[in-house]
Amino acid sequence: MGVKERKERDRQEMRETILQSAHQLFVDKGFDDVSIRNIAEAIEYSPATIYLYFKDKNEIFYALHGEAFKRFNEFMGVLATIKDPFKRLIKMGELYMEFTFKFPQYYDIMFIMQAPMDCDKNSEEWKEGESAHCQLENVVKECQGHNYFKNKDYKTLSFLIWSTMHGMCSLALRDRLKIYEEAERSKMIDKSFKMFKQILSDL
Amino acid sequence: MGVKERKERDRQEMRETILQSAHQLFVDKGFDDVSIRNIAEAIEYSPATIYLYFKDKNEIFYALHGEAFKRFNEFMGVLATIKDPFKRLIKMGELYMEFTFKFPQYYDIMFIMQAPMDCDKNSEEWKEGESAHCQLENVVKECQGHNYFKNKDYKTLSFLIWSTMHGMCSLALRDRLKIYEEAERSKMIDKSFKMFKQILSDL
DNA sequence: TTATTAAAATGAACACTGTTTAGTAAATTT
DNA sequence: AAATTTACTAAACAGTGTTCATTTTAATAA
Repeated sequence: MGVKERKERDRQEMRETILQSAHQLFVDKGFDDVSIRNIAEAIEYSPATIYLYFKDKNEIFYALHGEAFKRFNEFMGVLATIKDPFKRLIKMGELYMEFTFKFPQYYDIMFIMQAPMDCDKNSEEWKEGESAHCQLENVVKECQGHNYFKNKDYKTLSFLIWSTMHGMCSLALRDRLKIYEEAERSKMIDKSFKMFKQILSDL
Repeated sequence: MGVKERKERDRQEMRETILQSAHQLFVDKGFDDVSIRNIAEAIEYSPATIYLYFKDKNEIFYALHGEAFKRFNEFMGVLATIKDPFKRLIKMGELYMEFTFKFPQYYDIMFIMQAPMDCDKNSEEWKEGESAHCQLENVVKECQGHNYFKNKDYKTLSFLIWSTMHGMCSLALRDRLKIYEEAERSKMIDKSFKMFKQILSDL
């Protein structure tokens, strides 16, 4: 009588297969440049089949959104080894940048792309995103226990830090640094991050 | 014998007509949600006609990109009345935010949208963009004459300031503040901008 | 004024897109 | 073996950016 169970497993397996193919394609080409037909071709099913497992392209977006955050959190795993909270915060910024330029398509889906962000706050995907943000707030709060960021609201400061990092990364990713000469352009991010570190340490 | 001249004028006029219709549509619906056919319908010409005046949709993007920066610079016009450079810098930030949320489609095209940014650096459009950035660097430099930002490279700091503003604005615009409760969400931008002002003044 | 030439505008098509639906084939239950 | 449920797909719909052969319009020459 395990038929229903097996069917359910098959269903999840199919969902996984679709997601894996979609994932690979998206990482290679970006969300907008991958069509349902592309995914269908990759898994050797008809396009209509995709719609038996996902409501629409946006639902695939959500799934990959969660996947991206999962990888992001894994990427941040190294932080656990750093005791000093301020050093950990700085390393966090460095990893943030590294992740951005290593996996631009992830970053895009996580923070830049327009998409109906009205997704379920109890979903697995959402929790991965929340966890990432929580880690930032926690490390900032922890810094305050080490005499950093005196008289600053940790939530507000966390958002400000995130904004700064996101600002630098997204401007670079979206090619808005062409106002700078080729030579200084490549150093701009490094220099401003260095200055940012300085500012934070003096805060 | 002014036939050629008139024809050239007609040509420019038609370009303007197309651009004006495109502009209105883009402001209302955003770049991606406006099709060549929409524009064609608005000006009561066939879609193919658009292509006699613009190479492709991207060329229209460039034109609007320039237009957006022009309006941005106009919007920043008030700054001229502010003598104190630091106050001017702060006002600049306030106006930046106001512009962002008043004209989200402009902001999108200026700083967020993916597009081949390999446009002509001598074009009118580009100069408008450069002028905006130049104004920021100038005001930061001027601040240094008033004992602000000691021992800081003004170019790097300018980029850092821009990044912070862009980070806050673009995260808000792209609905990435849903991690915060409804109540605090609306205040988040204000609070973090306030903190940012504080940090800058202590720099 | 008419015929010729040049310019401007377009209808129709191409190759795509996301998505829906009606109908087929296969697996499961009766 | 027949009936029913499930899984899948071909074909279509309405849209996209873009191109091109053809027609309409305007300017020039006879």
